[in-house]
Amino acid sequence: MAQIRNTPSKRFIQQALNDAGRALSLSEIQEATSGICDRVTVYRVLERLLNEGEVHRTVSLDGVVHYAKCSACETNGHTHVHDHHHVHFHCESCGDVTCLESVIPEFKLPRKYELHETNFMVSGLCPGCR
Amino acid sequence: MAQIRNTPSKRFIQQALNDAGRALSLSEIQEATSGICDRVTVYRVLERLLNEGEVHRTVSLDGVVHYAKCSACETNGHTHVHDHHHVHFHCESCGDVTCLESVIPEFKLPRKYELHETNFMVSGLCPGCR
DNA sequence: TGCTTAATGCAATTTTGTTGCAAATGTAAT
DNA sequence: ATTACATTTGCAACAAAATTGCATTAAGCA
Repeated sequence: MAQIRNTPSKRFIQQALNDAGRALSLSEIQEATSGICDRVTVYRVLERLLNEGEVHRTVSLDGVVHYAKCSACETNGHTHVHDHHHVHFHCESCGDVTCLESVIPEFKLPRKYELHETNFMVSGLCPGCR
Repeated sequence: MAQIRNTPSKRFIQQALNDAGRALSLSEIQEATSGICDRVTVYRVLERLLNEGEVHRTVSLDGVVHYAKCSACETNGHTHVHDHHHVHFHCESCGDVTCLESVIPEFKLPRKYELHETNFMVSGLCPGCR
């Protein structure tokens, strides 16, 4: 099996996601890493982090992809696998995307649908902007 | 105020969305209209249809944008404005995205968040694929 | 300290989305 | 029907975003 390596680029990006405390858009990450590593590397690191379950991905209605390391991940290391069925909030004013860890929507799929992943994105105005 | 025109490109795209009975990805629409109209026109027609409330847009976790004319729209013409807070299902096997009109998730945003739009996308296996 | 293989950088390419403008065309009024 | 006019379209050019191949670098284990 493939081994997982701890490289500077990876550390840097993970750190950035930690520090942000919110979901970062791909372009924000690109910006943060400019001078640190190549644009292509960012794509590849993020893909790896996804596969390793270190971050999750969410997409806002305008099609912008965001990556986040949720607080739940942070506190719980790696042993406890958990889903990311929580709501993400996209502020139309400041553009920030935040994980609302505690907001888990309830719904019932029709019989015979098998659920794997969810992407719940709601947009509007965040507390700071209204 | 701007008048709304009924052009061949527009009719064709609306028809395609009707016939599909599911959400079509942008590239599917591009493909369907190849030979009919220009790539740029597709972008513009879809934007107009969005503004006119004829279709809605949803984004799957892989970042692919889909457009759909929901059954609710279809039956109810234009008078009844309704939101699209329903769930969309993205099948990981066949790739189809369908509107689950009747599945409206329940959730409560923390106080002070103001909700405008939603994009609820769940992925897994559809009845046909499992 | 080496060895193996994952990870990176760079360049090239592809895909996707946008803009400006002249020509075409839908629609309402005549 | 014909006209008038604003909307819509196509085309070309451009800009932005994502992907791929390959040679080089370096992480981590023995």
